[in-house]
Amino acid sequence: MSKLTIHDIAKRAGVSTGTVSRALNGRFGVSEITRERVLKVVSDLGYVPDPGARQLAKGSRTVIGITRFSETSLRNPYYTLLLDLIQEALVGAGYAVRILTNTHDVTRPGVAGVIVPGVYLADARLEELRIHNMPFVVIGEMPPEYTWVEIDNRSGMRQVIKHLLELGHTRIAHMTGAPIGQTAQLRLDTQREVMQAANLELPEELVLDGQFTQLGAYRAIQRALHQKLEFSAVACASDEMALGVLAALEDAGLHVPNDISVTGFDDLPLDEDMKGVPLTTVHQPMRLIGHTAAQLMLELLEGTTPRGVLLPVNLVTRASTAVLRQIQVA
Amino acid sequence: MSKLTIHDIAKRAGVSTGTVSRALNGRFGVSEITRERVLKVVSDLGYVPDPGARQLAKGSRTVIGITRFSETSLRNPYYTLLLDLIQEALVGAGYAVRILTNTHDVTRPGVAGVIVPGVYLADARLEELRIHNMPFVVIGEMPPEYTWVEIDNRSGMRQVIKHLLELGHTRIAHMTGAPIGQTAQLRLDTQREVMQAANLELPEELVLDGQFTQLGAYRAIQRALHQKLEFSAVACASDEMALGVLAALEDAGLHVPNDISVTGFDDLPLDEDMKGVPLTTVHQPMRLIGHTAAQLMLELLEGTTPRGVLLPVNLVTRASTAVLRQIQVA
DNA sequence: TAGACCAACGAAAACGTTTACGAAAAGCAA
DNA sequence: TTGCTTTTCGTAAACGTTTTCGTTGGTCTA
Repeated sequence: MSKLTIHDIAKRAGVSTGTVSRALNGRFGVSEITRERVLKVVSDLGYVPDPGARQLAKGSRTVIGITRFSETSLRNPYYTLLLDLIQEALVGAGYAVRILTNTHDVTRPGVAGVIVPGVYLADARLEELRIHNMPFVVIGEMPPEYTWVEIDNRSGMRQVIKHLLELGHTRIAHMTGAPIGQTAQLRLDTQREVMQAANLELPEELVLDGQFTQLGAYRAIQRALHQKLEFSAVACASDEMALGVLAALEDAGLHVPNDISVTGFDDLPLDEDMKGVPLTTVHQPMRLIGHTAAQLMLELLEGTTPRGVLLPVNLVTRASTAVLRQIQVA
Repeated sequence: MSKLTIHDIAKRAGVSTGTVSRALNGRFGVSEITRERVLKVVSDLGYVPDPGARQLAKGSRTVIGITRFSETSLRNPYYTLLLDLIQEALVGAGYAVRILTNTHDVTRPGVAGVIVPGVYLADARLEELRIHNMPFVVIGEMPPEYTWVEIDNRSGMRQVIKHLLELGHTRIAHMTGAPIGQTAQLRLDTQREVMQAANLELPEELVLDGQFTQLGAYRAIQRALHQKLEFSAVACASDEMALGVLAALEDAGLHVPNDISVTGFDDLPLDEDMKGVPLTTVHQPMRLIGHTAAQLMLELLEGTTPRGVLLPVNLVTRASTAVLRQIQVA
């Protein structure tokens, strides 16, 4: 069995290769009925177009950049996982991918578009991309007038806090990082709002700076315990920080969830041997985020108008949260 | 100026396109003299072959996998940076790259070879690759009979310890991670050897387990200080752990390098705003490592016999190490 | 010196798509 | 029906390499 080509599909579907190509790429000039017939054959035979040939025929090959401008991004597993997944989607669609490590890279020959995980996104970067007239899609921020994909932070954090409130917690610390970005701000604000709606408040001293790292969160908890702050739960703006919190509480002789409940955000994968207390957290559809970003990039290259996509998110309840005990230890 | 093609080179060099191709790919059938002439023209004009066309002409496209089997690898900046660089080299050479996230992935159609950063490499993985008869190159381990690239760990650590000895330090802690791999073991052993050669010893309690993470190292130092262990310097087996050490010492009110000297290993890039005390560390030629791995992979695909490459490494002296003060604080 | 061999090179046919271009078919107004 | 526009589709020419297959000219052997 030699390689399946577009000619095989064409013959089998009783059309020409041109038509198959148009059907596959969603181009105009093919009736809905034949398009479906062609796609049926394609999926039946499991045909997948050859990326090399595609690139070649498309003329100057389109390489899509993914940014890793910040060195800090090397240390952020969320960011790294996302990059891997975006790449998976892009390569699967027959595009070449290049990881951009400085702003200057965007002007490299062949780079047709850039995907920017917005985690460390300064506005200046966007501006630079704009003046280079380079199409880009942002992940994790929602810059108006541009193309972006983001998860529903409000919904996610709302589910977390409601869950903790239902368990009886009233003093809930919030672990975040400074300088606080749009995403982190949303998560913090949402906690405030939900608590206020329940006639509770989030005292300023319970907003902790964990720098979005395990170590940062660990130190923040140590400081908080040292200051004898009172809280029975910690809502973290990322899983990484939650891991740091878990470690700090363990070192302080506190039991999770009996003494203190902890929640994460992201639901990142962990190796078996790294798992301590299973984390109650907000599950992000990482693969979907990556693929959506890739999809939006392709749309943008087609010349469609920019749009934003908000993805849903859901709470996963595990063993790190429990009903508030009346006798408080912290 | 339209795109520079192989035809332009051929015309300019007064040969045929076939000859140019042969010259570029190191194939037989072209004399040394014309090869050089062609390559001269190539570099003069700055010609770079089109990856798409290359893939297409080569027939079934070859995709090379890079493993990220371990979730922990998402959290290791050394590993992540390496992946980016290998990719850079591979894509530049016209190969498609796919990130493999589980062992099963190696059997995916199209995967012609696998590059395995050995950081978390269990022997079982290698065995699996071997039985699949899949060519692979390992980075950071030196499995005999296979193809690998590794840096000279002995030389690196020797330079570190000699530097610390010259500064007058005699009680030098070693920060490593458990379970200890080949690379980490080499670094630890070398410290022992160099110290023994100077009639000093490395007490067992000064071998600290920092799990190769910032947080792990931070906790290890806290424990060590709590146990009132005496040491005037800490030699870390990675920059990440050195960062954790720096943080822990700072939190304990100790000054680096006045009170305690700290060294790293890797020389990873840091964002400006993350920089605390500039780290004395062993510089690894990351880009060279990545490119060498890619090169070895290509050789392997050509069918040459496996070989290992050991890359040199050098100490970079910065502000985190200083002469031992007579009045010891720790 | 003839014959055989071999190295060096050129010509041209792939490789699997996309896309201009044009032809046919279909829709529509009169 | 006729003529015109629009949609749908087939044909074939790119895209930039690699590689097979000849041809040429030189070197070696006898």
